[in-house]
Amino acid sequence: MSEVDQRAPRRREADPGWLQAAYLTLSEAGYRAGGARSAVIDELAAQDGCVTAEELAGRLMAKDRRVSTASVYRALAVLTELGLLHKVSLGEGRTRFELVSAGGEHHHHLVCDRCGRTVTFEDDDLEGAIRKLSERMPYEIDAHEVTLHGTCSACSAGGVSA
Amino acid sequence: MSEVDQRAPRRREADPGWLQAAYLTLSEAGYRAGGARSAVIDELAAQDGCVTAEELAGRLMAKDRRVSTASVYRALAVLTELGLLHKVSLGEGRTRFELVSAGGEHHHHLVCDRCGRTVTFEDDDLEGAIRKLSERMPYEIDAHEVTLHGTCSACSAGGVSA
DNA sequence: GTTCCTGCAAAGGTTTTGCACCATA
DNA sequence: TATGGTGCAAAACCTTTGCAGGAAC
Repeated sequence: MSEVDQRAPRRREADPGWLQAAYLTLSEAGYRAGGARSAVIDELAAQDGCVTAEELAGRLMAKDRRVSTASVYRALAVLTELGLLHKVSLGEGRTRFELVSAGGEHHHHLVCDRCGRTVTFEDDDLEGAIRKLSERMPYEIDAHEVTLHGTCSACSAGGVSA
Repeated sequence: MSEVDQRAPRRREADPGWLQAAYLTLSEAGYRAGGARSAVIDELAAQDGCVTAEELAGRLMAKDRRVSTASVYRALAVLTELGLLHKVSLGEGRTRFELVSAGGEHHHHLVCDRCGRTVTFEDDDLEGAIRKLSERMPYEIDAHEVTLHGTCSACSAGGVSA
């Protein structure tokens, strides 16, 4: 199909800092860097990180670096547990994973509900509002996620109803 | 298991306005009010609406008002399509549905990543930031979703690691 | 009476798990 | 070499769909 992987234009083509942090954190936690796990880490670092397990496996296969689905999920689970990845739910029925960069900066998502195209954005006012809000909450907040839903310009122009 | 349905204390015990709007909208759109669909609508109106299909079916079964899973999903799909419900993704691997109240006010979610307990909140500054932001976006924004992740006081006190 | 709704069962898609084999440290 | 990682296949989930019978209008 033609609608796979309509990611936004990449803001961060690669994140070598994350890559090194990932390997370091992993070994410090007593994990080994097996072939499948390393392949997943390398591929994640080479992308903006907002991918599904299936996309990741597909990209690796395209590079002749075949990794089983199970290993992709296992690698993603370990990285998430170590705080190197963050799960993102965009309401597509599957989970996306994105890099947690050392700097703490992050982005949010704008999804076209008609075609699924996704764009990322950042906004200081939004972050400020969330920061103030978090202080008043009864939970210790350590992450947040904002998703805007709408219709992209292509779909608006096309006029296809829903 | 004991960890099912740890919803937050309900802010809105019931929403008769939504109930009536639902039946009206449904009939205006040419839908009939069959037994299963009515049961789902009644149950949704009696709750805060932030439920999964499975929870809904379970609550109905507990009331001796058994509705098949397929019918629950079908009812939820129709109501969502008519704008009476809104899908919510809290990263649990399944979809939650919540009422879209006529007044247009809405809330967001605060999830405890350890136990799954969820609290809802509202914040004007947050809404303002999102409104301004939406105007600058390349998509026509018609909905948004904010999820805060953290650790609730019970889990913090318990000290159970992850 | 016609059309739509419902339940059952089967299928579809994503994610997890068991187990034997292989690679890393 | 010992332990942990990997692949395959099967299972577990959530959700959707086909179809025959029943209910609403």
